[in-house]
Amino acid sequence: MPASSIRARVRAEMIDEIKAVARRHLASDGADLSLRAVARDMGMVSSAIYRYFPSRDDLLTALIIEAYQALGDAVEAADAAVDRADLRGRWHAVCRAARTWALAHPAEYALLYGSPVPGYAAPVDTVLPAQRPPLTLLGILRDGVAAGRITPPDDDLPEPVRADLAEIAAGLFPGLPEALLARGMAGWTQLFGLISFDLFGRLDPVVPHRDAYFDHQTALMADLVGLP
Amino acid sequence: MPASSIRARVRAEMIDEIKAVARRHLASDGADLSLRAVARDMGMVSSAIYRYFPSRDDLLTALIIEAYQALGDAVEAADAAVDRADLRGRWHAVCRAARTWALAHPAEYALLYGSPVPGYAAPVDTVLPAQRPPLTLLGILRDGVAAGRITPPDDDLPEPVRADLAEIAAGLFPGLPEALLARGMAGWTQLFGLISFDLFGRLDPVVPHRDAYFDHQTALMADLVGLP
DNA sequence: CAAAATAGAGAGCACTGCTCTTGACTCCGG
DNA sequence: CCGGAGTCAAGAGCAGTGCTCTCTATTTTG
Repeated sequence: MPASSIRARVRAEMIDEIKAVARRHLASDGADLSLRAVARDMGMVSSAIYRYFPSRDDLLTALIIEAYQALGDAVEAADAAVDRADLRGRWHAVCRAARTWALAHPAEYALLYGSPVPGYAAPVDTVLPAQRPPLTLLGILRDGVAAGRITPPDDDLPEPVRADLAEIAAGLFPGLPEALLARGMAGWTQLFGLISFDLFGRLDPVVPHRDAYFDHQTALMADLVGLP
Repeated sequence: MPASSIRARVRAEMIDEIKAVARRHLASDGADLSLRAVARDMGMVSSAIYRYFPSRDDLLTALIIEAYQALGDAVEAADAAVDRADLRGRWHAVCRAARTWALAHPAEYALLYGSPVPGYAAPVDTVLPAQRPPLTLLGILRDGVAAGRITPPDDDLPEPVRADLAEIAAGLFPGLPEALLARGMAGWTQLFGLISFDLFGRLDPVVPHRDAYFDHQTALMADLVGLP
């Protein structure tokens, strides 16, 4: 077995190195990752890469999953670092962590939340990691309701919307009122609109003080969801 | 002059046809537009295209500008079709028009609001057309304040944010209070987060009733900006 | 009517993802 | 311990890409 596992170990290291090099290329050259360039950087010929990843899309998928995990880690760590009772502080911490990670890894962020690559369909493996960030953000609301520190709004929801949200709540946030979930999703949506606008240069000409603007915008949504 | 203008006319028609074919390719094949494919569809050789567009990026820029104009037209028409005093009706009309246009032209929407193409920087010509949609949406707030039908919130803004917003208001929305502008931009941001999530498949598994969800989400932001 | 400008074709360069074959190396069971 | 099996990297090659350059018609213009 040790003989076999030394091969397996080398192979695993190889895969890790390919991913690392690919991530570096992603960061410097943008989203159009070139397999051949990665191979060149590793002193291999391009066809050798196919021993480890059956196609370029599979490499991209691996990078996407790792990026989701990295973002999820960053967001959850930020949340965990704040006193559980300080709901507003947690909200801001999560939002800021997401933006900070995005600014530090723009190409990977674009991979996750930018326009989908034409021929590429995200495989199922990405679904769970993709849920971690919103789970963390909306988990704050769940905690707030459970602690009686958020009074759920009494928005009247159209029946189909209420049903959809009830389904989501049942699966992911048991006990979270539908109307509050709706507001939370508005905050979640606005957060990624904000980050995208920021990252994709849409605020460049008009908003010089990006950090303060971001905080104020997320504070508006914190108000909307009723954080004390 | 007529002799010269017949050539100019043919040339203009040629440019239009190239753009039309390119738009068709964009719609069917996604964002990775191939010059050679466009040339093939027109019965030309690829190098002939370069008589009309100096590079692929210039073709893309032309398409982007036209797309902004089309979105701007759709949004402004939707706004104009509603009674000026019906602020909330106008808000919903504008939001729906933006989403409807995006759903009808997903590839062009991705070109405008998706991740930026790596080597490509949007030229200045795109700035003005790009401003039309947010101008329309936030114009509703300006009208509401002017008519005394919106009472501006008294959020306290950090000084740098207030200054940035004052600058924007001075240039584009004279008389619009900074705090209200901030909330309006939150609505604008959330709108495009919503559309992006919808279009890029992020809501696929969780929200079956997309239309109703969209209306409710934009209604939340209408509340936030204080529409009666 | 000749000169100048323009349109299109064709070849070619450097690049891409991907496949297939070929030769070398490592591992494992008899 | 040694021979078959599995694994790995290399190289050639295919079809595609954006783009440039040259050459030949055609049209416009002085």
